[in-house]
Amino acid sequence: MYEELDSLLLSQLRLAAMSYLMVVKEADFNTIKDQTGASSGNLSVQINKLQEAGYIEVEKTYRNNYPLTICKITPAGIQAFEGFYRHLQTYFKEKPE
Amino acid sequence: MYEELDSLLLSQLRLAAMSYLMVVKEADFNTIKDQTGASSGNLSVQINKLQEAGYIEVEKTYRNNYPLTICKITPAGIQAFEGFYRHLQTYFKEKPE
DNA sequence: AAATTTGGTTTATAAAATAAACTACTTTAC
DNA sequence: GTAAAGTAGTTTATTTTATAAACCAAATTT
Repeated sequence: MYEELDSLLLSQLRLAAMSYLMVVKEADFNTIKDQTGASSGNLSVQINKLQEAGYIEVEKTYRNNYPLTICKITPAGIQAFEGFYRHLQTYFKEKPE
Repeated sequence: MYEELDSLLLSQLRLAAMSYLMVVKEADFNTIKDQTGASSGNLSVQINKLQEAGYIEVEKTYRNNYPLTICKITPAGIQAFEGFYRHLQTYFKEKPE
């Protein structure tokens, strides 16, 4: 059977953001924006969803007088991402059932 | 960079249906329904979308006096599914750019 | 001091997923 | 033979999302 896919990660932008954070562990808003090619508005919304789900931790500070939003992946986020990958495998292995 | 994902396949039910058809090549409505665990209504809608996209071919016939809807994956569907898989890899290889 | 840039957030709109209701026909039970 | 239940779906309605557009606050540049 096909394993259920975490709908929070079944979204191009959220998946890309999480994929990037899986590697770098933490990054600021605009770096994630550049890496994913997202618009600010879209990224802002999706980051909030990932935070609400506990997949990332968001810290708002300042750097050179400008606001700086730092996102860190959490253990729950890592687990969710890895689970998503595992579940995805069930859709791509040949031979049904 | 993260490759763009075909939004038609970024859907649990459509991906599961396509994944199943990738293996069996063709199947009737209720077999796909059973294999994916979908509701009839949802599957009906999603099958129409896959057909409109040219990813599957739908043939409506009868078997034992009952309507029978047969879905076959098309070359375009196979290509889309394989492309989706390739693009997905870019989200799961370690090391960002 | 007006215009522009930075770093975002909020609101509005369009598209999608899903559930619920419905259609059409067949079979079974009375 | 007709009422009830089952098969095989489709259509419509509702909720949820994704995305774009508009906005905000402060800092910088001209």
